[in-house]
Amino acid sequence: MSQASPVFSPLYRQIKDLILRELASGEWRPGEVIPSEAELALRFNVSQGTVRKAIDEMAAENLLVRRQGKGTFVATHNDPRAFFRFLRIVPNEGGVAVPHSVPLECWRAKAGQEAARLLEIPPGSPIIIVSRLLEFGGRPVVLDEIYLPGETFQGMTLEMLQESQESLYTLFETRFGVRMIRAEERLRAVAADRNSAERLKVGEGAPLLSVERITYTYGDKPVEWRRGLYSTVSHYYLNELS
Amino acid sequence: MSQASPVFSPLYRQIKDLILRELASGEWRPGEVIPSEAELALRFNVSQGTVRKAIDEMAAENLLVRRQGKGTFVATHNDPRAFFRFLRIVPNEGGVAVPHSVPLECWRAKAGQEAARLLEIPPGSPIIIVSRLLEFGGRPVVLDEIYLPGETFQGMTLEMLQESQESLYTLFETRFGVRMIRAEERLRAVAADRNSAERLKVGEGAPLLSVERITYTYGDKPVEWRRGLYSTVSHYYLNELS
DNA sequence: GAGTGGTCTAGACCACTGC
DNA sequence: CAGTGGTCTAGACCACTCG
Repeated sequence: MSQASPVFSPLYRQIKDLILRELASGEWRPGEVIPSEAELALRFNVSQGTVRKAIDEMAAENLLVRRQGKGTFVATHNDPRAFFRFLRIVPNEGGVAVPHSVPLECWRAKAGQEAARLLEIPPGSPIIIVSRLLEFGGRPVVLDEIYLPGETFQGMTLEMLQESQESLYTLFETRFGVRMIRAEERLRAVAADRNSAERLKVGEGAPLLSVERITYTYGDKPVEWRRGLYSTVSHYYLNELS
Repeated sequence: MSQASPVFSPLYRQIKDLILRELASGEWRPGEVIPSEAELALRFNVSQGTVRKAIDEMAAENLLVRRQGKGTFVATHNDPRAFFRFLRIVPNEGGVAVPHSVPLECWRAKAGQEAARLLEIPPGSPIIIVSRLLEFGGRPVVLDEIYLPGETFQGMTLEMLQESQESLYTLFETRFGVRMIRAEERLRAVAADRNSAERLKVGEGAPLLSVERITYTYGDKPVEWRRGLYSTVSHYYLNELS
């Protein structure tokens, strides 16, 4: 017998996809409540338990946030609890220090081979490059160079970055409607070149932690590529494995 | 009114704790099946749905593994899918290469201040120190120094490590009844000293990725402290953020 | 008190495994 | 075929939030 296609998609996954579509379309925006479980159950014509299971999975993936008595909300980076979700740097001693972002430059360019491949855009498409410093307690710790697809981030300027009091990803959400949901980081140890040594106030050739990050939005679409150089003298990169 | 203690523990969490206790006590061993949901429901005198929710959480925490039609199993490191759960090193190009462990030394010592603090044992207690090299395709990539509480790992020898065909954590499970369930890694960039440069075949002073890991077993008890030096020339450390 | 998510139950049926 | 986990339902009640 010829094999039937083995796709069996449970109801709750189909519901999940429907909710996902609303999120991706921007119909329900970051920080907003989504309809109640009861209403979604009615709308989709399934039981509340099925809606519940769909939302459960999405909450586990940090796409939604449940708050008992209030409702279910679209996750946002503008939430203190979400702030360190993608930033794994921690001071050697002392509690959590809030970093301060210092935008250095913002310019336009055309995507080279590597940027094009990683951002999944045609080579030569417009991109925006941002460099900035992250300081903890006034001391430089991370030097970032950030590559963004020009089409998605049209209108980004250095002034915008400098004036913004929010985190970068919050800015992306509010000004460009782009929500970061997942990232991959590739870590290496490298020697500081002249420029980064100067910026990070370490000796030339000093060992730095190189962190390359590709960040994805809905539908596994890459929308950011960045390379950070971390000075790991008074801070370290913390990773919890489970 | 004086505040009542705000502990409200749902039934399924109490069930979870009961199951956890069985795991911690070694009653149900790694790789074995645990009783079926129906049987547990009977035994604990709750509905199957409640048992199910408890197991759901534990499966999400990699403590249990469900297999439809077969049963629910105690998670083990002796499972190909679990192999890279704690080892985040990946070759720059090419698929997954299986590493080869080369035990170098194994000796006994007394815990110093730092080891005692991290392993939560009294200073001066016996510890075992293992050093070993991890090779990919015959080339050295990781140099590990591993500190173990002597009491838990009594009888560990270099020969045992050399003869073992399994991964270190599999050996810990089968020979010492210790299952690793969670770890914290602290990453820094450092310069290679003479010894590690030689072992890893890089120049003295070359940048290396320093990975300090504390590994915990049931009950958040630390049972391993290790420091790895990673050569990130042809490999990198991959971290997925979500 | 009305509305939200959170827990618990009981039962029906489906998908997968192995004898 | 029996036994396992996986899905779906319907309904009751609890805990939390807010007006």
